[in-house]
Amino acid sequence: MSGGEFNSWQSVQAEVLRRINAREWKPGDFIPNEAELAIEFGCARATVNRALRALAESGLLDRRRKAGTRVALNPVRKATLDIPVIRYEIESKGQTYRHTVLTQERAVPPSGIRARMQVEQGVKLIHLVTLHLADGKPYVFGDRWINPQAVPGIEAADLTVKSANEWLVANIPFEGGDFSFSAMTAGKREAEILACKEGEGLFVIDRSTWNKGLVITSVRLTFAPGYQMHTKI
Amino acid sequence: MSGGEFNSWQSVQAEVLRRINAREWKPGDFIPNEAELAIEFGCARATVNRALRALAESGLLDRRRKAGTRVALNPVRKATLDIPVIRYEIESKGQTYRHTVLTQERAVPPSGIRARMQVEQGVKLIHLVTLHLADGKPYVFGDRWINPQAVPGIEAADLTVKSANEWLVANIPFEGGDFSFSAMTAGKREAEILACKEGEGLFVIDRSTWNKGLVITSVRLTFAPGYQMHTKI
DNA sequence: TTGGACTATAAGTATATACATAAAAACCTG
DNA sequence: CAGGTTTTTATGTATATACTTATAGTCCAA
Repeated sequence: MSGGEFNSWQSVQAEVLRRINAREWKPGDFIPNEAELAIEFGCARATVNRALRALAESGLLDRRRKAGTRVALNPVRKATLDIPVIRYEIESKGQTYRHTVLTQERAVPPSGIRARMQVEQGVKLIHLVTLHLADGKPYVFGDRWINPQAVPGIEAADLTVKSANEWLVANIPFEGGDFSFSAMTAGKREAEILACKEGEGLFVIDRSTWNKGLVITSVRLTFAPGYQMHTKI
Repeated sequence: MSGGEFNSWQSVQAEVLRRINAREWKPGDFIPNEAELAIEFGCARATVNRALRALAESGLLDRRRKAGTRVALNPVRKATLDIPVIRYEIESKGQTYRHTVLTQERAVPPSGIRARMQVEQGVKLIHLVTLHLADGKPYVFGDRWINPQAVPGIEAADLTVKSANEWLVANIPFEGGDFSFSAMTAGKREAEILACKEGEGLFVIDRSTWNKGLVITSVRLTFAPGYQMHTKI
């Protein structure tokens, strides 16, 4: 009965993975419970738990109390991607980073931004358009709205020295964020700012960040042609 | 010294998060070691370990043996995103899903694909162009190369019934994948297939999947205009 | 001053035990 | 038999203890 020596949670995990891949345990199948596996593997139940929990977190197993553990039916695998800080991203490629503030103003936001940031009608926000350059060439530009009520001290900060993003991550804690990734077609404005042709496809990230129920900032990053975002499973 | 009662790893995690957000522990700071925190929180070291490990996995803490635990300097937060199975994605929006195979052939891949899939020069792969439709309208098209050596049984499968992606996830286990996200400009071919205008910006996902060192498949998904991919932290 | 050997330390892990909790399954009861 | 209650059970978690491992720091010698 004893299937060998499994004395680390990684080895247990590897064996479970092997059985899933070898289709000994097929998608949808219930697998033996923790206690049984612990006996079979000759280790403590906590060790099995650690291995199975990790696999469940990565989406490969479904676990429910009392019901048991089954191999996930639709292997919706999860990829983790690092949210880039633009300066690091550029500098890690060995390029020099520079950024310029194109415009800075207090203004009433358009309704789309207002809805996303959950502010009252007529409230003025800080509106900031910045361009980030790699080796002097346009890399990405950011169209950002900041809620000054959620960000004490922003009025006094000089955002031409440190970019708004860096100032915010360094000074304002946040709980979470929404991201969306999409593509757009370069119009006249984008073509001018990014020094590309009108009509080119551009990669776009929209991000909102919040803390304590207040939306701190909402930004649209429009990247110059050729940008790629990578990740692995 | 005892800071209160923390008798679950979640409560410990919440307290640590609070201190980070309140800047009691600033980015770059070392925090007390597990043993000290366990005493302060009045719980076992394993409980502190569980809480800190989870925070480290989400990128908020940096931990190294012997060195200790510090608040991450650049809060490169990690977002997890679900890799969509197109049919589910479409059906979960209440739309009807359909897909058609535009072309299917055995062919020698172009050098870019050959390099990415690590196959010898001159080897023929399966090349498959498919269109996925939501409510009858073009949603995304896939230009896919499959290495038949890595996929026993693919020759016999009828990929017009089940899409290649679904056939693969159902039949071939995989260890990992590379993803990249980018934007492109619709050319004549894309405009025709996706029924959009030439020159529109399109969202693109390139994905390779491998198992046991063999690249199974490499696919480029080109989405119709308007597609967005969402995620949260 | 450098470079290798040693040591101390903090995280990492394994284990037995105990109890908590969610929820499926069995058991009522009208 | 429907609907609610109890029991059972698999996962989830906490804890004390012990040992492992990576590595920052220290020490020492060439």
